[in-house]
Amino acid sequence: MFALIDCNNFFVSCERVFRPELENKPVIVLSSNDGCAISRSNEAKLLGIPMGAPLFEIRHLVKAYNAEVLSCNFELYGDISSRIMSILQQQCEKVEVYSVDEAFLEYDDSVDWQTEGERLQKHLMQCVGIPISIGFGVTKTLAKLANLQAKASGVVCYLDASTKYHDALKAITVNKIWGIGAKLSKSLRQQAIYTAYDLMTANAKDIRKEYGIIVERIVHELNGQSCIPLTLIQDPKKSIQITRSFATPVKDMAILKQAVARYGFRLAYKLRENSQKTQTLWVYGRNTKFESSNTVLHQRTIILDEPTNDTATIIQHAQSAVEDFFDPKISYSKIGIMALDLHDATLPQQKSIFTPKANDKKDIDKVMDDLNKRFGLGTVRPLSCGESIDWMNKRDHKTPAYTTNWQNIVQVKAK
DNA sequence: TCTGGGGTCCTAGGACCC
DNA sequence: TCTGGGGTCCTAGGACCC
Repeated sequence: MFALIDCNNFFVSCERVFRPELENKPVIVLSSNDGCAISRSNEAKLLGIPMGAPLFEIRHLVKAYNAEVLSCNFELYGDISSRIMSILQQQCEKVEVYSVDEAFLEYDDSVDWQTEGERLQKHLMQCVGIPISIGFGVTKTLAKLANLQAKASGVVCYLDASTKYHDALKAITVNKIWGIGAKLSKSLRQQAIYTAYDLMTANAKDIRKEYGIIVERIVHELNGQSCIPLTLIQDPKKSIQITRSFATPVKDMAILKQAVARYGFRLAYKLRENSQKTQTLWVYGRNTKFESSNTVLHQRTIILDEPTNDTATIIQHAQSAVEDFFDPKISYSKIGIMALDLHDATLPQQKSIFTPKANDKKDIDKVMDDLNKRFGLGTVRPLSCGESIDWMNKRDHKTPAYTTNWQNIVQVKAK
């Protein structure tokens, strides 16, 4: 038996932990650059603010109902998330961290799901103050659907393929199923498959022929036959990217180079964090995708002689890629850098015979990482990253990093 | 005026091998 | 008119997830 734990309105709930006065108020958290609503309190959902709505389209609602608008604070959400996951790992032997706000747990069939679910809800609320929904099911896919019901009803739910639950499955539209997105649900509807029950009772072989192995697996999962096991050990990442939109489009190469240096700096740090090195860099810049005519994507792929996670090397390659593709006629609204072809940095590495002997500066990154871990990322950084960050992101409503920065720590006064 | 960021997996087709 | 059989690896693109 699987359980899916999902934090309710996660980013908003994180903010509410430190701002209890936001309870019962409409609250939204915005994406980077204060662009779109990416987390909404129940009150905000009731106002009709859709997921991903651009702020400028919902301003009238925000104003009319005095909704609280917050910039995203991933430092905070990441920290709360890791607290939640480690608490879950104390409570259950088999935990798969599925996303920042979701985890799958695996249980013995003998466990009383209702008691266990309520216990976990209470425990997490007490430890971190985050409300969660829990769905149990005999497969991951069913646990996901049970979670959907749990969120709607406010109680812990359970699903399996027995007739007892057929009515519940008939009430779930096919697009709500984990792995069935917009395209597939449209296509399935054309085949008269409208609900989870319809897909469950469809012929798996025909589905395989028409839609491939992913949808076939979903059919089996809906029938209670587990095809997607719990992954206890996360595979190493296959790609890492850092990409941002600009607050206002950029036509200045110097600024683009500074931006890509920052992203390269963060990228190299992430690689070292994961004990990985990259041998292929992909650097791109593009104009806005909202002017349908003339969308431009400039890109360069750089294959390195040998894998690296060296900050200076990555920044140099990223900047020369930008110099190379830069076109002064283009207003760049977004640039990014991606590391592909990742290698395990702890393994011995084949050196290239064409690369000159590496100069002995490997300690610089280590010293920089140590300082940045202690005092915050960016405390020590390459000069190419620049000093001012004014031009980069709009974050007009940012909340403090309550749990990860000593300057922002919450003070409690006892009378 | 303004529209997020970071990932994964599968498939088809091409190029190549013996 | 007809042109083998069995593989691997790589890439681009599509679809999905949070």
